[in-house]
Amino acid sequence: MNIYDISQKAGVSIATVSRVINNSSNVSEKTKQKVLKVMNESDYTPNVFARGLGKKSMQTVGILCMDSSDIYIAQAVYFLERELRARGYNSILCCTGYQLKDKQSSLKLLLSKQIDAIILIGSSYIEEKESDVAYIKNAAKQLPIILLNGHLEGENIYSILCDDYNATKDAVLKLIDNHKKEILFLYRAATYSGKQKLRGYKKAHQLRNLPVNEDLICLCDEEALNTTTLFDTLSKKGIRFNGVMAADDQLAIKALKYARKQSILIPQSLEIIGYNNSILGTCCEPELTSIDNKVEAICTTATTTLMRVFEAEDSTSKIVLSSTLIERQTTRF
Amino acid sequence: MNIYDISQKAGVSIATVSRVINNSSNVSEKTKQKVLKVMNESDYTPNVFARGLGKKSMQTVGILCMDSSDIYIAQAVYFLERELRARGYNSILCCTGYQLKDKQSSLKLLLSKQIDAIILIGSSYIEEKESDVAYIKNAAKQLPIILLNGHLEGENIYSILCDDYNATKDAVLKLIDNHKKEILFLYRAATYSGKQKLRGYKKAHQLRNLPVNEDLICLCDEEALNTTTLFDTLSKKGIRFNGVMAADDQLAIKALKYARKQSILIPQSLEIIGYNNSILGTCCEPELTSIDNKVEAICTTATTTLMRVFEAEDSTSKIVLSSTLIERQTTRF
DNA sequence: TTGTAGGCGTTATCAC
DNA sequence: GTGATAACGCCTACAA
Repeated sequence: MNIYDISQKAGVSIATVSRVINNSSNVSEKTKQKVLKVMNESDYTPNVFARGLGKKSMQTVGILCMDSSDIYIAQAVYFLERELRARGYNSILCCTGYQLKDKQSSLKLLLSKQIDAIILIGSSYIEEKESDVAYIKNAAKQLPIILLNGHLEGENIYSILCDDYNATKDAVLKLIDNHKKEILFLYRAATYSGKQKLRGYKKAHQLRNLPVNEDLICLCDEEALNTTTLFDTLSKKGIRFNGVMAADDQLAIKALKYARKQSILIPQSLEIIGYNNSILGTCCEPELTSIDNKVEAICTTATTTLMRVFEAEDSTSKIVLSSTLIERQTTRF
Repeated sequence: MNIYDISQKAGVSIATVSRVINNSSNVSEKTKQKVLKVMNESDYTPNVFARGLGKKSMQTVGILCMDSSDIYIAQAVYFLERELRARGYNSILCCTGYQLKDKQSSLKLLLSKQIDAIILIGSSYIEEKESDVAYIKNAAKQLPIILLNGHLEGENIYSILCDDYNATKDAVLKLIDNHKKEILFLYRAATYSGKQKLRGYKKAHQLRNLPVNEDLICLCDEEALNTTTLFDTLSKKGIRFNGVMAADDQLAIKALKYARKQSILIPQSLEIIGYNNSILGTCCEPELTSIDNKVEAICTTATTTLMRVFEAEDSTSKIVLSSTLIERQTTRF
């Protein structure tokens, strides 16, 4: 069933059918209805390939992420797909893993698929070294790149992110002002957002004229998470803390579990703040206070931005949303 | 940069270049190398559209699910995408929501994209009424359909699932034999797997000559989950239980939280078993005993099955994997 | 308003 | 082993 079949059945030329398909203006209402009728009856759908060949677009955007099973990323993927599909775009998902090489090759693969844009989820795509993000800037020469939770300057690159710096700063200030001055900062990687959060953490200390104790800043790798090594080490070193600011809820819960095991009272003797406001925070006990970084809003903003880019309208290259602190039971402000 | 450019640079015809691209046999090693060299130097990638037009395949499979942000589904999506990509296939994600109408239209949309197969995640696609699954059977006329965690008889339909019936039966037997004879069964919807689990629950009772108390079988809608209504109602009715078998971890955690609030000792006075062995189970306290239904194994099996179907090899139309009980702190067997 | 014809970049079928 | 050339199904000037 192709455009020729339809044109024959409807007694018009393929050009007219094509015009109806793309609801081009220059078709008389009568012919249009006639063609539409035949199309519906024949259960016809245009062939995407042929379409793409001519238009050089397949109405598809690529979604790149490290690991779509990560709770936060899974949500982002969900919202993005929903928004994109609502606008007639398909989503090709591609998980790259955490290795730079794999990220690069995945991106290259996607580029060859003639998709219309690429959305990168997660600030981990923004590497330290300028040369390590070159592949992203290069890709931007071919199609628009949308960055979620990360920022990169460049032509045809658009960043949508949450104000992690201020959110963390404000949260830590709250802890400090609540007489919790030894605050453990837990984060997983020195990603763009990880660094923003750390900056916020430090800024809060500075604002209150408190020194930053580097021992309290912990970069947690997978190993540290699976065992309780991290906290044991701290404890052995004699490092005490009465507050925890974690870069994600999972880290916060590790701290919480450790504290419970040590019979430390929460929130009286220890206050904990997580990040992402994920479902995990409502599973633990006491339930976790967490910073909500607005995944859904980020995703809808990203999509509208992208549509604007497609329509060649002016678009801000960096949009920053602000987060909210969701207070539950691990803090008492 | 297209096949003509390459053929010119290499001094051969486009047919030869095409043969090299698809590494067809009838090309001399010398010419092959020559062409490959030019291809690499020119950073050329074949146009997928043109390719699809000819081959009628775009090396892409559609992944349909209700909600990719659901923890379990998110994992499945992740594993599927990984396996498919490893075999050179792209994944188009499409979340359908829970309405039958939306499922149908999403499927139809996907069908029109000339993809090579469709994978349906979640047994909720298997509706009660025969007429409500007709759209799936119809789709199977066009391309192979893989069902994850659900089963449907039909030409060109392949089901990969876990043995929820036996897993639940065995788990409930353990509870019963552990002197927990009033077992609450919590489930979310009468999906295929939901019903299997319920069957297992009942069978266990039958095996131990225990009556099934229908009051203890609770279908939990969203509302019941958000409030504590469910448990309060039970309590008001004077319905007691000392065991909980939940169809997913989230439900189990609801029960757990309720019990904790009531100061019911776990696992002494109440034993709880969840389902899916999700990360949630390790966030709560005490940590949740849960049935691991092998998402990863299901996904890899699904992918290998699909590849076999593509190669027109014989393939089992129903593969059942067995699950494992992961014992943590909400039970003491 | 409608139709004709050429082009998009491949693959596949012939010849040679 | 290699090279023309006709599909593939659609879009879009250009012509009528």
